[in-house]
Amino acid sequence: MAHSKLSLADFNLRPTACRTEVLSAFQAVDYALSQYDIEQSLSAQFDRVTIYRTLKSFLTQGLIHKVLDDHGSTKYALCKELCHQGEHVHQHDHVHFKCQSCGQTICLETVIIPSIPLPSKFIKHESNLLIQGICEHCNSAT
Amino acid sequence: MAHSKLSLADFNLRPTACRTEVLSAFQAVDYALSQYDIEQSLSAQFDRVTIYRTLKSFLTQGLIHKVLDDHGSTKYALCKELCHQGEHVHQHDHVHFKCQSCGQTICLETVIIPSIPLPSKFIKHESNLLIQGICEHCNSAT
DNA sequence: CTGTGTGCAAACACTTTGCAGGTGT
DNA sequence: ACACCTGCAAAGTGTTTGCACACAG
Repeated sequence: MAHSKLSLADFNLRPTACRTEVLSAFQAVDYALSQYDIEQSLSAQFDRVTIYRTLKSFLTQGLIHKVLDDHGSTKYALCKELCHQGEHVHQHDHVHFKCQSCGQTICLETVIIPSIPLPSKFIKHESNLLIQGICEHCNSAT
Repeated sequence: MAHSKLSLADFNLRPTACRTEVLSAFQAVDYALSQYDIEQSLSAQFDRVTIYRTLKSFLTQGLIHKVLDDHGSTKYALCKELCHQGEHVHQHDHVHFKCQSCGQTICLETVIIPSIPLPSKFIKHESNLLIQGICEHCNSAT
């Protein structure tokens, strides 16, 4: 699930060493990463704080989005092309699947959350569906 | 949305002052409460730690469940009768609605999460749908 | 050169743990 | 009487802030 030519410049982010590496880390995998995951996966050693700030600026610029995780640490994933279209249209109404075996959380881009009939007077802005279970890898492995 | 005659004894919990008050706090409202919410709503002053432990024992005994919230503090809500049926059947596949105006998170018991077709080899154990928007109160108020 | 990014130290918020004393059964 | 609850203090964990220096444009 490679992400094509995302460049920091396109998001008004100066291409520093840390940012480049963090972006690569996201592009290297197809699941959501926590601050800790990133800290581990970088070749160079960056300060914890710097990674936090990097994530924050990525968030602000719409390069990544927060992934709703099962009360664990906060995770982040790259936004897809869809998200960057339009002005303030930054939708993430897709499904996140957390594997209870390997702990990875992936975005199921292809699965769309069906429209749920809400009681009257409720207005929906955003919805997040977190499904927990066993992912395809772990299901095959065992 | 009153909760009928739930008693601590039924859940193998000694009826202490703190536990009684915390249970009442849950029964008094129809939305999910955080540790902080509870700390504020109690008439008597209990130690923060005691409330944490109270929540933990309530969780263990299946009196309450964690509510998936939008990356804020952890919230809890009373389990309904459904949850207590059966041996280890403790399902919470319902919808949580978080109001972005008042911040309250409520359980929409009546709304059922439709079955989502997952890619093959994925096994679903549990699902949580968090919908964010404006609740009926805030929608009426403004 | 100017503004932004980085590292370090410290502050912060939230939650858990250890221990002595108090309470329910 | 005994086990379990509670309060206080302290330790843990994850995240943010302040400040001086370093780097990109």
